[in-house]
Amino acid sequence: MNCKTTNADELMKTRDKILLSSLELFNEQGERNVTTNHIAAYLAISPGNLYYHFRNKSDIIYEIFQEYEKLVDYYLDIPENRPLNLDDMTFYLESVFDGLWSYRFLHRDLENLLDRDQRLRSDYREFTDRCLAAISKIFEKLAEGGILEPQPDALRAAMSLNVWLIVTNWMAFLKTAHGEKASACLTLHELKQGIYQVLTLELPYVTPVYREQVMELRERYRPTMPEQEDEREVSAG
Amino acid sequence: MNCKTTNADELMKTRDKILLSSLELFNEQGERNVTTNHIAAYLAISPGNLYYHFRNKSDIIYEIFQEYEKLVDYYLDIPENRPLNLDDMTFYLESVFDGLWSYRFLHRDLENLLDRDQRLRSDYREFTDRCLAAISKIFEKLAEGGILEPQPDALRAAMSLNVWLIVTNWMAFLKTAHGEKASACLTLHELKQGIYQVLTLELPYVTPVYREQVMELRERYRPTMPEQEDEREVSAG
DNA sequence: GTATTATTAGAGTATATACTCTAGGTAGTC
DNA sequence: GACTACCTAGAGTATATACTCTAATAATAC
Repeated sequence: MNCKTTNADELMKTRDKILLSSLELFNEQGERNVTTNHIAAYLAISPGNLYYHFRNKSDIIYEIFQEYEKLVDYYLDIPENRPLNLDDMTFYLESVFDGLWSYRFLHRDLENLLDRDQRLRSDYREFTDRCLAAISKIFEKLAEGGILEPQPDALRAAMSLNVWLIVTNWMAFLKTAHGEKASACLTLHELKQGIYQVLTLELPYVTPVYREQVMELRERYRPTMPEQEDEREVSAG
Repeated sequence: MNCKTTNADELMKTRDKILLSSLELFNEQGERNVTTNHIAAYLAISPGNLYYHFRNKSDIIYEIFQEYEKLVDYYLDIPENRPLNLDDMTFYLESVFDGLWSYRFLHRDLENLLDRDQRLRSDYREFTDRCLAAISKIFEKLAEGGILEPQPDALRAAMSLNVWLIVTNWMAFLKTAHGEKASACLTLHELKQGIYQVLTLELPYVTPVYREQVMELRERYRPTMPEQEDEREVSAG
């Protein structure tokens, strides 16, 4: 019930249904484990039908990636004319993790996706650059807002990269840290504990004035370790 | 010349040759792209021969993982009876990234590996726990040595997790950030720039006495952005 | 030397996967 | 009611992949 949503509305065009179902299946089972035949079967259409709408599997993935790109670019459009406050920061963090969740298959086995599709590789590269620039700008504008201590450019760049690494790989970590069972089921709530990790990173740079507030915000995302799974043997203290 | 080593010594037992060549091929091409037939062909032995020595591909991977585990456990054996100094820290960082390099295929598409092999999943989980504990202990002992400010347990745990995320995913980032070409060729030198990122993370916690030295150490690993590839169009600034 | 065990070759197989091809249906237009 | 553009079905294919089976060869023990 947790890991399933309904879609494939009767009113939707086949092409859109393919995109939507592909995303859903990719997210749940991993791109590697979802074949074009699976997608067709899931939609109860023929493989030929699927290939009428898309030249190949890569094209489906590429189109989904472009949606993702658009979404994140939209979220990370930083206002130029004013400093940022804590609400802004919360919004950025929440939005980014929401996007990550909706398109989570992309960050699983990304390397193989990029190896198979050069368009995707160069697009993703530029996407990364844009995101890093956005993160850096957020830091800058948070400093303007008196929330973070101002930092030299080089340090800010390195910090932004660390944030990027944590954000994009938190999901993968959760999957590997997850119990003995299949890694299919994971909740958005768990994913957002990544925000705790990002705020941990920022903590030393928060100005004394805002320390309390940021600590409180961070606390809201603290991982709740005990009994979040129904049945789990205690394996490590 | 950079991405190739010779092995498959004539004196070596077939079983060991299989392990060694598998590791080499996995590292260079990714586990997904290397079949048991490839491994056999590479060694100029028959598939039957390979399957005489290993029940299946998973067993090969599992055994390689156990080597990796042993190596890292050996590196991360923290002395109980004394604080740590800067040389210790350098050693740990260098060693961990060396290990990461030698077994780099493991951290590519790890999720799929874990999904396919339950032994690996639970072993890896415990391995992660041990590493996180080791990182935390290193921080503790660096504080004892007066290099880092002492920190409350909870913060140290979160910081350790951030270090783990950066260390284990730095390679993947480099691969995705790499130019238009195939991601096969990547150097140990580039990988070690991950140390710069880890030290960036620790920087705010370094005591004033050691700040200079740590900054210098960090500088040694600073990424050298311009012209490290033969021909590369300038795409961003 | 012969029996036994360890090792190897190499053809072969079951299954899967991405994708193709032909033929046919539907909807709108004149 | 024929023409056209769009859409769909479904059988089929080339290739790959993990793995098996049988038989032969080398090594070792007695």
